[in-house]
Amino acid sequence: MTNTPLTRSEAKDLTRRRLIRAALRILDEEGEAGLTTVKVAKAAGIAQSSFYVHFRDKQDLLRALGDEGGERLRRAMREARRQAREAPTELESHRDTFRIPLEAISRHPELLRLQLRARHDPSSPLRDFALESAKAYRDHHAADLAALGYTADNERDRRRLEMIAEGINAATNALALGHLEGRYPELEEAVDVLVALSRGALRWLRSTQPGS
Amino acid sequence: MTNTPLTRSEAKDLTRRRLIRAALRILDEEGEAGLTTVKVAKAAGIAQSSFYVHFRDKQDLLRALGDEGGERLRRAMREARRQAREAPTELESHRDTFRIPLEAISRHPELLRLQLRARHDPSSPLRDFALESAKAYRDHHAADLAALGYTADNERDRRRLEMIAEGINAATNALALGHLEGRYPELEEAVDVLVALSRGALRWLRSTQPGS
DNA sequence: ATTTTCACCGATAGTACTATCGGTGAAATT
DNA sequence: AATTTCACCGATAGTACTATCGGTGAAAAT
Repeated sequence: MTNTPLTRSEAKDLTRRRLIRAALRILDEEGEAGLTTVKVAKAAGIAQSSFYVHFRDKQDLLRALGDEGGERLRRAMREARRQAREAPTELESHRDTFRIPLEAISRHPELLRLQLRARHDPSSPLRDFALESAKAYRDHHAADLAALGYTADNERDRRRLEMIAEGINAATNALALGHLEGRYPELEEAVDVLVALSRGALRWLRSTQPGS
Repeated sequence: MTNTPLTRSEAKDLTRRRLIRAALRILDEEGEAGLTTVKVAKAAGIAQSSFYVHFRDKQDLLRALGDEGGERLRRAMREARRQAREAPTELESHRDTFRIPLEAISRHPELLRLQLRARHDPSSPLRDFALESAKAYRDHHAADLAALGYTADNERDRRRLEMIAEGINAATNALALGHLEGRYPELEEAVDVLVALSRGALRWLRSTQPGS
């Protein structure tokens, strides 16, 4: 086992990370109403007052959580792109495009839940994080669809593509959460559904696009 | 103008409805964190302590809000079905199936926002209402899809239909909210997208179904 | 006309949480 | 070795909210 010859700043950083971890867990398990400095500090093993050594106030903690969430999100998206590019066939690449987000959500659903909750809560300090994340997901899916063979070169088509991306994104989230709730045991079936939905949309896009 | 020759019970009922209205507005504008007996009572024009004449406690108010929301929801769905049945052509009926929910959400988005928020908040007393509503929407969309020419007669197909319904439902919500946020000015374009998505799904269902 | 009911009021006890303060000891610096 | 820094502590002031209580006047019942 590792001993603990930590410098003071290392120890402080560790405590800070413990606080963030604890906050994310409490947020997921009890919601924003349950997130108090008392609980977070206790869960991280320090006194409530010591919370303020690491964060100026509760708002500051939530800001840090937003940063942390955004960071994890960007990492996950980079990784998703990398994997999809490595797929052997085009069909597999297409399926990967949908499977990877589904798996990512299933592995760590707490960030999505946090985002969905904060997004519709006008009082949440995490609202900006939620809106940013939503936009990032939307753009990600739009880029995926574009990679599947459709490029928008005018205002109308760009908006259509964005709408389809937003719809597919929402469907992806819904199916992933349904999977977690046990309603859809097979993730592969969810991939089938998403492929089918997107096929319809892409067909429509091509049919209203003159060339190509 | 109307004078006020109200009996005592009429006056009490009026106050109760004022409280519920005020609570829904505050919930939509400030989220659950902002919903306090002080604000609700003040907005309804009575003293904070008088709140308890109408509700046993705050929980009781939220239960009433859930009931109210469920009631409005059922009314809206009945109305939606009625309208879709009256559509002249099949294509129009198909489009109505998607347009009507979009319009309903656009007119009164607060109930959807309330539902989406509560659904992912484990601490929310409205969680049951949210889960019930979500199921109702899912079933509603599944019935719509079935009406568009597909019937499921085994476990696998039923689950597929439900997954498609859930996906379409999520996409509908996302597009309606995007419309309200000003990103998709034309609701008719959202209808186009939903029709396209559903076409893909229905085509897939038919292709994997032997008969019909 | 008299009595009862009850929707509403102001005051307030109780509870939960936020944020600040001075103190402490061990690590870091000198 | 002496001094400084600082992460952490316990105590507590301040704040916001919930829920209860006894009192009041007008409507309803008698």
